[in-house]
Amino acid sequence: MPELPEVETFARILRTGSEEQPGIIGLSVESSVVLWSKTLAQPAADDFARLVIGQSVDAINRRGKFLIIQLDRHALLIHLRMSGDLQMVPPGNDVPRHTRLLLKFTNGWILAFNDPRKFGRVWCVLDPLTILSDLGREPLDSQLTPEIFHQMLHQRKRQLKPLLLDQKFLSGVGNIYSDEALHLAGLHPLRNAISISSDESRNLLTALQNVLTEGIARNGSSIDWVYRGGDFQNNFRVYGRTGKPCPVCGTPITHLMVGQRSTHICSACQKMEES
DNA sequence: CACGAGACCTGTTCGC
DNA sequence: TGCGAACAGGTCTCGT
Repeated sequence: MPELPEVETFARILRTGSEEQPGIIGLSVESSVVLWSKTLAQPAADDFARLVIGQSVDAINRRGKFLIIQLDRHALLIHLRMSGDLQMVPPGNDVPRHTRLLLKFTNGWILAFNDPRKFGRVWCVLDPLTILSDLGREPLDSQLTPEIFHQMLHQRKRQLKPLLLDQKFLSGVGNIYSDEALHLAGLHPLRNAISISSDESRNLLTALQNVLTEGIARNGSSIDWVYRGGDFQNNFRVYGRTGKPCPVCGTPITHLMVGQRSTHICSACQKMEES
């Protein structure tokens, strides 16, 4: 479900709250429960409650697709993978059906990690870098210049789309936003990264930044995201639009598999040859 | 190093 | 209508 814009949206809501829920900065953990032990990647589930109880939330950050909840001593790193969701449950209410881990704060609110497919993971560590150090650069980092990005691409002899999805190469881009960015840049997902010209890489970086920024501005996408205000899914150019007209030229959108991932392109706008 | 296949999981949609 | 197959926003590991 979540890529960079969705995780960023979670971070903002948890940080500042919304009309429906309080922010969690400053709240103190009263208790916690791990309902699916594999959700907790580190440490062992038995040790988790003892570690976090009594700590309060100092800050909320994001790195790639990781949400980082900084406590007094430890940091909670949360990766939602395919179906993870974070919800604030008001005092006295039941947690959602597929809650795998929860934190109850002293004000009675519960932060529930809901994850039907059980792919999501939570780490509780003293030093976040032990988990995050392999991540590639942030695509929205202003330090990431077109020149640097071109060099990064030119060093790799890989298909463009799987490279964009590689979190060691670039952090935060997932299946939806890579399809959207490649279409916006007019690049075929199977183009070899080493063949991408300086102009093309500049266009791709701009396209990535544009689709991610728009995703954040629209509070994320993701199909069932409407209930928390996200509506980017209504603005997809190609993702999930197989057979529908390309917004640029009207050619029906084509579906193909690239590296085992569902991929959507306009065969007229995105050619294999260098433009 | 690059790539494909399989694994991890459950819920929803698709096709006959 | 019913039922099994296919598919889903992500990542890891293994074999070639």
